Formats: sequence, structure tokens, C-alpha cells
Amino acid sequence: MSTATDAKSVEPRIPLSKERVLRAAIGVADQGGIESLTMRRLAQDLGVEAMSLYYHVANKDQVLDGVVDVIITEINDAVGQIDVAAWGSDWKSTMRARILAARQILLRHPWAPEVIETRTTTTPSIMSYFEALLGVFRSGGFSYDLAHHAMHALGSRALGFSQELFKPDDAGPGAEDSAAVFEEMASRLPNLVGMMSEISHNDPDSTLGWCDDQAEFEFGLDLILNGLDRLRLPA
Amino acid sequence: MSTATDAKSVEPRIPLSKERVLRAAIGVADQGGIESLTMRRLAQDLGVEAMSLYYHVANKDQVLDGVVDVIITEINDAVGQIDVAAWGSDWKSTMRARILAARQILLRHPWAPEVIETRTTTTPSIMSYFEALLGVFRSGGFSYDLAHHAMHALGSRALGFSQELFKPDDAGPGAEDSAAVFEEMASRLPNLVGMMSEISHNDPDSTLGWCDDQAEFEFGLDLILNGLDRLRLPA
DNA sequence: AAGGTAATCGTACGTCGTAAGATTGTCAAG
DNA sequence: CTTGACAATCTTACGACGTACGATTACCTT
Repeated sequence: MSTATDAKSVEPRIPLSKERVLRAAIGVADQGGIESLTMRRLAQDLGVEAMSLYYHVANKDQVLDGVVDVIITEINDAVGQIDVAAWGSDWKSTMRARILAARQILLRHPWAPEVIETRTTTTPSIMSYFEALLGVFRSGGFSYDLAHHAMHALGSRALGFSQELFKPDDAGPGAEDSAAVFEEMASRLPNLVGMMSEISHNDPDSTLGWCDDQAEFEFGLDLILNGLDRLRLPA
Repeated sequence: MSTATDAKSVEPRIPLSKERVLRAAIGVADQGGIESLTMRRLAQDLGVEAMSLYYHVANKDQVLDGVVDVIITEINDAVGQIDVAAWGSDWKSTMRARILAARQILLRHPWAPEVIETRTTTTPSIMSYFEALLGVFRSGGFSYDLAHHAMHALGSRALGFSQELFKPDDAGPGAEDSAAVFEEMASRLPNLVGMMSEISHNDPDSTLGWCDDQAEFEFGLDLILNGLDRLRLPA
């Protein structure tokens, strides 16, 4: 009644490992946002003291590097399915499907884009991702030069996200939209107010969160892909 | 020999103010990067104790908000010049000139994009910026709907930056590019290696920093603007 | 059972943002 | 010149963070 595995608690005492740490880190960030991911909380989540983590990772930066690597690997796996399914399709459909698949995964980790952008190290997983992207371009008849431009043009859209600079959420503190305030806004920002009111008229739902992120992402993506399609094989 | 202004030191004892704090914050970030911008260092830069800052700003977040606001205002000013100079030009040239002008300013504050992306509050300055952008679209014959799509498609490019996910800087620790390592890379990443070697062959300078950021930015920007031009006035 | 190595923990330091209250500077009224 | 009052600045201190260092425990081999 007292082997090593059932000593007192019911937990089988899974040993720590770099992979387990990274997986837990993703869990913490998924649940509480990236700012809640501290070494102490991560340790607590694993039922362990903070310093124990440092046997498996060198420092917090390496945790962030690793977390990004796990997610990109997940994207690579998901996107690998696309490639076999899309055998014979044109480059544009394949590329589009790949990128939208990557986006689906990033949507489950809303904090990830911000972290990805701050990493500077080129990991093997990100290299693989771009290698495969480049493969799609090449099989579509792109020169190396144009493919290179294309990847820059896509930017973060290649991984399925694009930062929105203009998020019409809360319009600041104390912005009770009285008629007077609205009048003042309409005269100072006639185009913005006109656009907002016309669009919210066409789509009466959603007074302020009036942007369909998925549709807008696809619009921008298609705009770029169509533009690229016109540039390849200039003959 | 003892008025209030020349008591002992030569400094005329300029009083603090929110504007002076923000301007100093930009200076600190310009010089030491955004991670060097702490309340203590900012205070030190102003010859003052850290807590004195809190009489003029509520907290650090407000410093960051304010810093972004100052920079966007600077952009608005610079871009205002464009509008008068471009009177009579087509929408595309005006838009292009505006965005590249904004970019010039952001290039002087390399830390700014990262900070801008993390701010969620829609300040008056950013509203003005997009109001003017929208004005250019409208005068180019864009419907509100297409202009709205257009702004999403531009994303952060509208302000003159785009995050590069794939920065070919240091290829990780201990990556001595021996022939063996290169062979291994070439077989695992044939497209990437092929692209890099072809491009670095065409342009023998710069073995690794082989991307002309400005040219790539303009390529992506023109791709989008040309695509938009084709969509307006569908008749 | 003994010893050695792998894994985990306890304690502590320096830095960060900032709360609370004490202290100083400035200037108008007596 | 003194006095008060209000604005501006400073002192001290707290809790949270990342992590250095060494002690401690768990586990496997002999």
C-alpha cells in the first residue's frame, strides 16, 4: 500500500520536462493572457516551485521562444494536411487555404501574435514554415525574386494575423454619446462618422464592434494574392 | 547674487509638465530602446525623483499612451504638408506619399511600432490620421465600404511599418556555417537556401542582411494600392 | 544498504511600478 | 517680514517580478 506512485495523493507525480513546461505556459497564457504568464504562476500551475523550472529552461525568454516554437509547429502540422489535400490545385488556392488554416490556430491563442513579433530568433519551425510557403510559390511559377517580395508583402499575414491599428472598441473614458458629442465628432471627423454610420446602417447589428475580422482578413489576403498572381510569369 | 533663478547651479530649473515628461520618454526610448524606459530612468533623465512623475501622469501606461500620441501627432503634422502639395494628384500618389512620409518618422523611433500595437485606446490623434486617410480614399472615388476594406487591408502599413516575421539575422547560437552544415540545410530547406543564394548572387553585398527593407515595404504597399485601384468604381 | 547523479526546492538580491504621507517651493494676504 | 495655503516634489516602503546560489530531496545502480 505504498509504492512510489500512490504515496499519498492520487496524482501519479508526472516529472517535469521542457515540453511539459511549454505546454503549461501556453495554457496559462490562453487562460489569463500573456501578462499573466510569470515564472511563479507557471510553476504554480505545474504544482512546483518557481526555481524548479530553471532546470528545464534557461530563462523566461527561452520559455517564450519555446512557446512560439510549439505553436508554429502546431501550425506546420495543420498546414501539412492542406498540402496533400491541395495536390493539383493552383498555387493561389493552396496558399490561401494554408494561411487561413494557420489563422485558425492563432485565433485560439490571441496573445501569440504579440509574442511572435517580439521574438527575433529564427527557429527551425519558422524556417520550415517559410520553406513550405516558398515551395508553394515556386510550384506556382514564381521566380525566387518575386517569391521573396511576395513573402515580404504578406508580412505577418503569412502566419494568419494582421494587427489592427484602429480597433473601434471603447472610445475613451466618459464618452457618453450624447447628441452634442456626436455633432461635434461629425464635424471634426466627417468621413469616419459617415463611414461608420453607413456601414452600421447596412448591417444593423453591432453598433461599435462593426468589423468582421475574418472577412477583413480574407479581403486583404485576396488583394495581395491576386496582385501577386498578376505579377508572376510576366510574359 | 542670489535671485531665485541662479541660486547655485547654472540650470534655470524648468518645471516638470506632462509634455516635458513625454518628450523625455521618447528621448530615453530613442536612445536605449523601449525596455530601458522605466519610471526611474525617465525621472533621472529629467533630474528628478521617480515619484515626481506621478504628479503629471497617472501611471506608466499613460506615459506610453502619451508617447504614442506625440508620435502620431508628429506624423499628422508631416503628412499634412503632403496633402497640400499633392493637391490635384491622383489618390494613389497622395496615399503613397502620405504613408511613406509616416514611415520616415517611424524609422526614427524603431521601438514605436511595438508600442503602438500594444495600445488599445483610440486617441484623438489616431482618429485624425484615419480621418485624413479616409478622405484621400473618398476623394479617389472609393465607397465607404471599399474604403473600409482598404484600411483593413493596409493594416499597420497605413502608418508606415510592417512587422517582418522572418528576419535573417543571426541564425542561432553556434551556427558556424561549415560546408557540412550548409549541405544539411540545403537538403532540409532547398527552397530557402536556393532563394538566398540566388539573391545574394545577384547582389553580392550583404551576405545575410540581404533584404532592403525600404524597397520591400514599397513593393507590398504598391501591391495593395494597385489592387485597390482596380476595385474602385467597379463600372 | 550505499553512493551518485538528476531533479527540485528555499532563500535572497536587485529591479520594477506605485501607494501613502512628509517635505519643500511659491506666492498672496495680513 | 511673517503667515498660511496650495502646488510640486521627495522619502520611504510594499509587493511582484526574474533569477543566482547553494541546500535538499528523489531515484537508480551496484
